Amino acid sequence: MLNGKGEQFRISTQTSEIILKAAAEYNYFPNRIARGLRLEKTETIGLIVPDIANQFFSSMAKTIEIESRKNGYSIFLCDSLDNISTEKELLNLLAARKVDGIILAPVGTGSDHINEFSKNGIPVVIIDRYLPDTKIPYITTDNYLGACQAMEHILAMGHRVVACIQGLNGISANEDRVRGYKDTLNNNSIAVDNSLIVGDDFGEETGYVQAKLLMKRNNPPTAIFALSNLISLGAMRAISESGLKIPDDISLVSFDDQPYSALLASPMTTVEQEKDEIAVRAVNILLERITGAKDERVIEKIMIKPKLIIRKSVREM
Amino acid sequence: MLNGKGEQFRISTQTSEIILKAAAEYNYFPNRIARGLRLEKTETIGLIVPDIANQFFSSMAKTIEIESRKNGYSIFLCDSLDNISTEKELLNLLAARKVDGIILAPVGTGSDHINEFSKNGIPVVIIDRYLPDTKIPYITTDNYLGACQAMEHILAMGHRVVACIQGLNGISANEDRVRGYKDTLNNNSIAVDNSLIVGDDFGEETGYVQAKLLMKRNNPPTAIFALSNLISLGAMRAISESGLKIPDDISLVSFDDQPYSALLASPMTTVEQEKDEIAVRAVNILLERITGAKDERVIEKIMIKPKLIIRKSVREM
DNA sequence: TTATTTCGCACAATCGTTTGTTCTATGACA
DNA sequence: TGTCATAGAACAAACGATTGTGCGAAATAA
Repeated sequence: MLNGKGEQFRISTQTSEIILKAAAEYNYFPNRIARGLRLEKTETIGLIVPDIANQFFSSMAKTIEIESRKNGYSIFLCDSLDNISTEKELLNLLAARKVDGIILAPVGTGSDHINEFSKNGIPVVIIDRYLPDTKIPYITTDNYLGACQAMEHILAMGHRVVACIQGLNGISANEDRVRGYKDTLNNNSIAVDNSLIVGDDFGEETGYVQAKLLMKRNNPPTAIFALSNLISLGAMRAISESGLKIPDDISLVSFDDQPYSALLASPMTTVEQEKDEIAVRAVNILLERITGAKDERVIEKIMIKPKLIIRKSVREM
Repeated sequence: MLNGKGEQFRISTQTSEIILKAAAEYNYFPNRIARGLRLEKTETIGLIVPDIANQFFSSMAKTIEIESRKNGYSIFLCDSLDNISTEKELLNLLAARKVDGIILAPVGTGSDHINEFSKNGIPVVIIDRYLPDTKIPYITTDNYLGACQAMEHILAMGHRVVACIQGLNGISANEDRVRGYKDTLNNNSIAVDNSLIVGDDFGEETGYVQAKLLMKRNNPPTAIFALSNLISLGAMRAISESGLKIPDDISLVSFDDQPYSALLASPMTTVEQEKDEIAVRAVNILLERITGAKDERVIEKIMIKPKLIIRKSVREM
């Protein structure tokens, strides 16, 4: 096998040149599997997202992949299908593959399996959502603030009956947004009507079904606050099917700005999340933990401010 | 290390039970790195796409990941950034990581580096585009047919000056679509005006810039055929900025149906590609090559029929 | 009871790289 | 000229799983 190693730590002036030439000539690349076995590090990061087909996650995946590659790491992509037992399997799979670290957008509300997992020594960084009682660093949008911004706008436009179609109950991103929704109503002296808070996951179907139900109410809301891009997509479909127009008949504000948001039938007012910043910082925090560059007792808990993009999907009452 | 292997080929009735219990108890998972080194297979597939943030590719990535995982394979996700030298690097990286196979949505027009690469024994399957003079299997949409369907519709609606904003020149997907555009014009006795064929990549910016230029022409087109979802997004932005309406002022048809296509200001008529089918079959063809289940002299060259979804973005003239 | 067969386990080699140790040869200094 | 220091190269061990080989014990048959 010759000694293609000489290149690095014992530079023998002549030999190294010969070696380098030969290496180039035969297109030699070190076997990273063997390297991984010997070094007990694979320069590999596992990425688990609930739905890679969702633009929100695929945008972040892109940035994460690029930022990781810059640092010599490759990405194992895993889609948990928004299914908690799949997520558990994937964590074990990634552990068996000896990834150096994991970036996880967790699925469910329970954090036990993640806490348990993080004890095995593989660093984990959580994005998008956070787990309240863990020592796992996270980086998310300040969802509470985002919801407040959106609701302040809706109320400032004169709406008084505002529904909220929420995502998966119990997870931080959802709870913080709902809390922002409620607090803003209260701060504006509007009683919270819990029957106007509907929905139970972030998918398109939830938006569709719940919007239909909302519109059938005796006292339908004049505005809907959709807590994800897919929910608003479903709500738009329902509204469109009912022959109603946004914002003339009903107003809509969505979480997550999208490339097409400005180009919809009614350009959508959205809460934009800093996806790139979340992604880049998640990678960097993880790399710090992997390399041990930072005191691991410091648990980063970062919330990035979102930005309300006001377009034309909210009617002035 | 005990012998956790007994489980498989020499079942010692008592011992195996003990082992299995112990394995479960200590939460033992075989080290896949060591396994990979010994077996010279990693149960790993490399996936290279030009832009994972593009819904078209992220949808396929999702299906590819799920289908691969079903078969015990994990996915190395790589984004080539639509950059050919990045693509070359990624191929070498994946080779060094000893992936068992690669699914590649190639970037450029040249196929030399891919031909060269495929000689090293790692099976490659190409999606979305194909390389004319190679022995590499591919599976794509029948882009020619899709373009013909779209153009037939546009012409049937009475348009006579139809522009085409194309993507990356030279690659099969683009050339086939342009050929469909031209042939359909010819078949309908309309002379092809080459100055109406503009653009040079699949990005949003191309759509924006070229649509602006097209609208400034002395004899502007009454319809635009956009050869990708991003191009149509850019074109919509340009049209919207110009204060024009689709389809009243200008008609637009796009390749690639999107979740939001029906919900746009003007519900978009699109050519829908069977992304899931392409993804599933790509995985299966690759797995057949990896396992040697199929005669490798058979080079699959598969074109999936697209479907024209007629909505309301084309005006009847 | 002895011989033979078979079953099951222990042991060793292997994959390709890294890294620590040993060995040889060269050059310098006394 | 002899000794020592050191550079450079050869060698060996290790990472953890797989897999072939060899050996011991048990079981069956003579």
